[in-house]
Order: sequence, then C-alpha cells, then structure tokens
Amino acid sequence: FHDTALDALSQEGLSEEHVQQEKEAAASGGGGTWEAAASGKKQQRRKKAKSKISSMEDDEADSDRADHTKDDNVATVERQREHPFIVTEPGEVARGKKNGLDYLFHLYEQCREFLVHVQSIAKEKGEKCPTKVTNQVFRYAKKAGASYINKPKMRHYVHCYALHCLDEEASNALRRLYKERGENVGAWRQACYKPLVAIAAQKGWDIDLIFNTHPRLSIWYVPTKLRQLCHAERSCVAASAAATTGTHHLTF
Amino acid sequence: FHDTALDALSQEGLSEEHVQQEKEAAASGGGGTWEAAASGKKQQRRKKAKSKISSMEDDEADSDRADHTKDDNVATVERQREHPFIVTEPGEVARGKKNGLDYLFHLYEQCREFLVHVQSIAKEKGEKCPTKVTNQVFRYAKKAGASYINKPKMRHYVHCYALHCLDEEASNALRRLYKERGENVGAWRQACYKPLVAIAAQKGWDIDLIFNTHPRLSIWYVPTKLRQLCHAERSCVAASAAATTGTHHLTF
DNA sequence: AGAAGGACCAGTGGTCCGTA
DNA sequence: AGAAGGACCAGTGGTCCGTA
Repeated sequence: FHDTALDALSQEGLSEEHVQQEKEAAASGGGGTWEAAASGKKQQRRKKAKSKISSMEDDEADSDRADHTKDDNVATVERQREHPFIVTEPGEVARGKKNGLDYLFHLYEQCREFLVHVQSIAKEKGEKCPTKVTNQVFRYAKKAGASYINKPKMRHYVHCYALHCLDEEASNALRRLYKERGENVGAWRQACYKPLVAIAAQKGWDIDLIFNTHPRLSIWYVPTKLRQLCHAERSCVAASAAATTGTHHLTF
Repeated sequence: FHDTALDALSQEGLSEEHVQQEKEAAASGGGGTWEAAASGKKQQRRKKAKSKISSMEDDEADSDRADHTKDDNVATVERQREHPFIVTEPGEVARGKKNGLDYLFHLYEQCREFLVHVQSIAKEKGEKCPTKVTNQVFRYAKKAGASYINKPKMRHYVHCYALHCLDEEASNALRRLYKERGENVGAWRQACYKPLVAIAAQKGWDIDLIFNTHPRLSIWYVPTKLRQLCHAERSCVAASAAATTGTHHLTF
C-alpha cells in the first residue's frame, strides 16, 4: 500500500528496486551517513524514480495524511528534505540530522560523474555534447536516483567548491576557523568569497579563465555574485592605484 | 511624415541619423552593391533603428497603405528584404537584384566583428562573455544598423561558410561547378555538406573539434544537420568496415 | 532564525512556415 | 518555383520565495 504515492508519478515499473533505491537515498542524504554513499558507489547508475511526492494531489492528500506513522522510514509520503549542512572540519562526519562539508563537495564530484555519462551518451548518439553541468545533467542525475542533487543547491555553493579546488589549504583553514567560532553555514559560505577574489587578483582578475583552466571546476558556471565581486574589486583597486600614483586612467 | 512608421517601434531619438542609416542598409543589401558596404566600413557602429515595420498596427495599417508611392526608396513602408543569393564564382559580383556568395561570407565576418564588440563590452562591465554568436550578438548587430543580418539566414548557411573556412580551394571549385551548371543557391548549399563530411572523416569525425579549432569558425554553433550527417556517415563506414573484415563490433 | 529546493521567468537556440 | 526572415516554441540558466 505504501507504493501508491511513489508510483503516481513514476510509472516505469521497477517497483521493487524502486523502494530499495529510496532507502539508499534516504540513508546517504537524510541520514547524514554519506560514508555509506561514498563506499557503496555504483548506487546511482541507471535507476529511475521521480520522487515527486509532496505535490499532494486530491485523494492522496487526505488519505495519506491520516496514517502518519512518522518513522516508517521506507517510503513515507512527507518527502524528506536533505539535512541541512553544518560547518565541519576536513574529514569530520556531521552528527545528528546534519550533513558535513566533505559531503557537500562530494556532491560536486558526483555531478561531474553524471556529466561524464551524459557526455558519453551524447557522443555515442552524435548529439550536442554539454561541457558544463546543465539542466540536462540535473535531470539525468534525478532519473539515476540521485534525488538529493538539485540545481539551486549546487549553484548556491559552487564558489565554496571552487575555493576547495583552487586552494584546499585555505579552504580547510577557513572551515576550521568557522567551525571553531561556531558560525553557521551561511556565514561560512559568505566568507568563501574573499579568498577567491584574492586568488583572482593574483591571476589577473580573469575568473572565467581560472574556472575554465581547472579540470574539476571547468564544468561549473561562474556564479554571478563571484563575478561581480571580482569586477568590483578590480575597479576599486585600479582606481586607488591611479589615485596614489597620480596618473589618470591607464596606469600600466 | 514618412517617419511615423519607423518611429512607432524605435523611440530612441536620432530621427535624422535614423533615416540616413536606413539608406545605407538599403544600399548594401537591397541594392546588391556590397562593395559599398565593404569599403564604407564604420557604417555599422553605435547607431540604432528597430526597423520593425510590417508589423502593421491598427491606424498605420490603413493610412500607410494608401500613399503607396512605391519607389520613394528612403523610408517607404514596405520593408525591403535582402536580395536573394545566387551562386557566384570567387570574386564575382552579383548583377541585378541578387547577392553573391562573397557577400554571404562577408556577413559571417561582420558577425564576428559584432561578437568581438559584444565581448569587449561584456569584459569591461565584468559580465558573462559570450564565446559564440548568440541572440545577444544578433540583437547588437541589428541595433548597430546591420538590419540585413539575422539569425535564420546566418544559421542556414553556416556549413557553407565552414567549407569556405576549412578548404577554400574545394569551396571555390564547388562554386564554379554549380555556377557553370546553372544550379540555384539551394542546390549549392546542399552540395556543401558532402565535402565537409569528407573532411570530418579525415579528422576522426569530431566535427565539434573541427569547428572549435578553427579561429573563424569556432564562434559558430555546429549546425544540427551537419552533425547528423557526420554521425550517420561514421556509423555507416564503421559498419561496412566491420562487415568487410569480418570482425564483430570493436575493430581495432 | 537559517536553510533546502520546487517552481517560475526572461531570454536562448533552433527552425518553421506565412510571406513576397 | 525558390528564398528571406518574423516569430514561435521547447527547454535553459538563473534564482526567488513559499516551505519546513
């Protein structure tokens, strides 16, 4: 009986593997034990489930809300969101209903793998081949059972991942500092911008080049805000340099 | 009084330069004398005109259709289309109300210039910088007065331009042949696919790589049909090779 | 309050088909 | 008939804001 809601939107057979896979997703994301997800790799390939529950329709809306067993945990209808992230040190596993930052960065690696699949399928079929993590890739990830991956989340933290890629030492140090201070994820996320701008400054302000040049980062769009910060900072630095030297406009 | 229709959609002042520029556009494209367009370069920069006539609205629809002076030629309302292309030899200027293929290829070079402008503006502003000829570039071209450039046309002939870029000799030979035979543009256009597929075969079938590797071609999207032809041909060749050697699937 | 993500929206790539 | 291009459309990048 608990299948009905799930099947409502994913009419693609596989009902047994289906439930199985729901368990896995719940374990890796919801439960916070991403160790399981990391070791039990293969998990995400070639399965399907839309998991478009919570789009509460007519009859289910009423019937399901009744038998609220709360911890049946297999395919209950109130769709679990991923546990929120907390600031963790490198190597630290988040406890309680939280996810750590190693898990966050792991999601970026998973997206890369999904992109690679999409690319090889496209090449095989002689179709246009994406070079970035596009909507198509997010759709593919979802179909492959990685329902815990979604565009807004991935875009939200890209620059944090960028810092991790470009200067792991600095990234680690920042994580330790913000953990120690007991800061929340939002504060840590904000703090990731500054060292990135500094890196951009060092490398001639070309943030696109910095992204495109890095093997793991090149598949991600440069976030608008990071681009804006780099631009603003460059203008600012240029202006003050000009002021100091007393030159007008094009100091070399 | 002849301004009304033009101004209806382009409320951006400049009414004098406006008419001026309409003349130029008419001369270069409509008149077929693209020599003038080529020599009188600078023409296309920083002007504006929407030229969204023929979107006949309520009142004008009736009033303008009345004073049909037919050859006033400055800003008459029946918007002139570009003259159709004919197959010309390299260096040959089309006569009569026609445009030649050198002019066609020239349009691709102009688009490249527009892209370069759009790129430098984007960089200056610290915004996302297009690497291809996008809608934004077509919009910019139109605003700059190059109303004779439009997306469907440019996309239609990209592969012809590709052949011109990749093997000018072959392209020239094909033009001479099709001119001699008195073939129309459509036939010539179709014929451009074959030598391109041959080039792709030579270079390992990677048409995207071929485009992206060429300095002038890299800014154009690979046309769907060319991609499909390359894929079909590759499959075909692979299959027959496998059949001949008697191997199954993965021949070395 | 802080955070996750469904869902919307403006502008894209692609090209059809009403037009001349 | 052959051809030029306005205009449409499905699916994109981007992110807001109703939700938990």
